[in-house]
Amino acid sequence: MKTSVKDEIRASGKRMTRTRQAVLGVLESTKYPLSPLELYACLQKQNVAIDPVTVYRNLNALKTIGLVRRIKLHHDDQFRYEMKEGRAHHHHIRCRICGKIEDLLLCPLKKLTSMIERETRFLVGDHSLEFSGWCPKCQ
Amino acid sequence: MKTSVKDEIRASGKRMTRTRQAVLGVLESTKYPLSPLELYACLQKQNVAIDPVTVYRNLNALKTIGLVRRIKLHHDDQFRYEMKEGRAHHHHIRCRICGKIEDLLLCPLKKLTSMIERETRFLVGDHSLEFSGWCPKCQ
DNA sequence: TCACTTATTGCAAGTAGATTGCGATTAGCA
DNA sequence: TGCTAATCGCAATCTACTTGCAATAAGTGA
Ligand SMILES: [Mn+2]
Ligand SMILES: [Mn+2]
Ligand SMILES: [Zn+2]
Ligand SMILES: [Zn+2]
Repeated sequence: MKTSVKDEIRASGKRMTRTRQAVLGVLESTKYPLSPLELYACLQKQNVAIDPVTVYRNLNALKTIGLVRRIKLHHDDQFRYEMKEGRAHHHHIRCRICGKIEDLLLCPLKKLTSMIERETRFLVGDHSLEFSGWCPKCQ
Repeated sequence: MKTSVKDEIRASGKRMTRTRQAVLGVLESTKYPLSPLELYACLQKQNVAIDPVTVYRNLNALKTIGLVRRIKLHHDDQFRYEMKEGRAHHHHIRCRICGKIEDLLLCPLKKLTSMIERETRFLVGDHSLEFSGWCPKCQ
């Protein structure tokens, strides 16, 4: 785990516990957003003794600090979390069959945002964009 | 309620009951996507005797037939339903304070879709795009 | 019009994911 | 090493939604 991450946790008044370290370890080594229970399953495989509730609480804490991002994908009934660290704003595509999720390192919505603000008089905070379909294996 | 709607329901082997008619009535007269329980509240105001479960089941049935569309908005913990009838593919913006939802009658993603298919080798089925921010009243 | 078939309904119970209460544990610091 | 508050595990709770089942009623057609 990167030192900067540990520093940010300490700076926010939170503590670096074994379980929190394990949660961060999994998040950092996974290339797609994980649900709390998927993350819990990973930890069990690594023989990390942890309660599911603790996974939930840690993810919440890390989200509050701003170290992880929580997302909700269409046609997916769980929240998912991914590290913010080093990953720019991006979107996702998810396979309808096997559930595989991949990053889309692009965002076509800068211009559109100001157009929407003009037309709706809303002030836009953020957006979520996500594709679903069939991955190469499942086609 | 439009006759075409009734026809489609009958054509699918389903029946047009009082409750189903009431559910459709609310959906047709509401300009934003409703959650099952919001819809249930509307019906109670109209003194329609109905069980929440029946609202869920009707929305499911109408979705299966293809008369309504089910959507899930970011930062919103319920599904929402809107009539498909006469409404082209579009997206939404939602106020973070009051929850107001408005249609965005645009979609900038046609070109992007083929680009994504080339780059990821996924076959894209659909996408969801949604903005959140602050509505004029809540700014 | 009326009986028959089966879609639909209300009510109760059950799921799944996530949250909360609380007493026990432990990280970080003096 | 001892103190204190953050964190933990466990059980209970919550919310949105689904399912089982017996009662009801929409549509068909004799
Ligand atoms: Mn990602
Ligand atoms: Mn809409
Ligand atoms: Zn797949
Ligand atoms: Zn608002």
